[in-house]
Amino acid sequence: MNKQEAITLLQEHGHKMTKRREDILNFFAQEDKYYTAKDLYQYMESIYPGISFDTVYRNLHLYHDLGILESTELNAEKHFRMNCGSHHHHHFICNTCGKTKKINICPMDDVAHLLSTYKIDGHKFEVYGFCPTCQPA
Amino acid sequence: MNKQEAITLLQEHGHKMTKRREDILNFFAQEDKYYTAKDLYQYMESIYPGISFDTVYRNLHLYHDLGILESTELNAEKHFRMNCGSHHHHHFICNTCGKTKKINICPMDDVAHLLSTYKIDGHKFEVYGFCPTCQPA
DNA sequence: TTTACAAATCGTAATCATTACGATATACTT
DNA sequence: AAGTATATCGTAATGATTACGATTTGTAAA
Repeated sequence: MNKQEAITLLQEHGHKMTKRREDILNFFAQEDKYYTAKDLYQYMESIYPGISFDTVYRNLHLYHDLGILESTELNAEKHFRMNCGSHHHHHFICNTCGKTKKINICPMDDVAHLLSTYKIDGHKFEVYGFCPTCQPA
Repeated sequence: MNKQEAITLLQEHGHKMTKRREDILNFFAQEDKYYTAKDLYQYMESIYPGISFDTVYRNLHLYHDLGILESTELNAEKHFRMNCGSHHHHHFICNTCGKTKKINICPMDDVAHLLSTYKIDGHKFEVYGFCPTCQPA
């Protein structure tokens, strides 16, 4: 998902395009990583002093509902990143810099048959550690 | 992990055995499922009216640190269950009743080679859905 | 079994992320 | 340019979790 696709998607769903919404997209377009609501809030605060929490959280939810952002829960805090692709995938997440690497293997392929009497509804698979540039000493 | 093993473990680490600590073990021994701190608090409150949050959370952390409990984060809330085995495993978790089923396959076996230049530190794999007795209509 | 003291608990306040909402401002249609 | 639904502001509320001084209690030693 890039900025232009996101703007189109917003407008197709009848949402207004505001300067704040555009800057939120700019924020997430920066890097391939998960950010917290606080990260975004601080960025937005630097551009729009006194911006409301409501604006930040409302738009995070909106973007997530539209599939512009994907989210995960990490250390008791929701994290968001630009949605990176149409087909199903998972992520490695660096403990230090937070950058991610896509993993194109899905464990459900091997696991589904173990749960044949269960109705499967969702799953979560994430790998944590240190990326090549953040190797610990 | 059963109640007696947990008590032994506590004492080996120089912790005191209290009535509250024993009842926390009774609580988790009930079922193979994840409970919230609130679930435990309500149970304890029924036995010890006015029990402190501190007692509940302090002991949850202690039990987790000792490996008596395992934990996961679900819907922005930490959940705890009795540790169910010495060897590495994952869980299916029922959306309705919360009961779990152990999954003895670990995706890291297939994924590690994709991340050879990364230092892997941890991972999370969980499957969600409905168990045989909680099938939706 | 009494004593002594470290550990556990209580009572309550603080913190942190997130949600809620009435009042006001703004993007977009006509 | 005006009208209206939507977006934002300002601020308070909520819910989970943590913090901490005062008090109580389990346990080891006398």
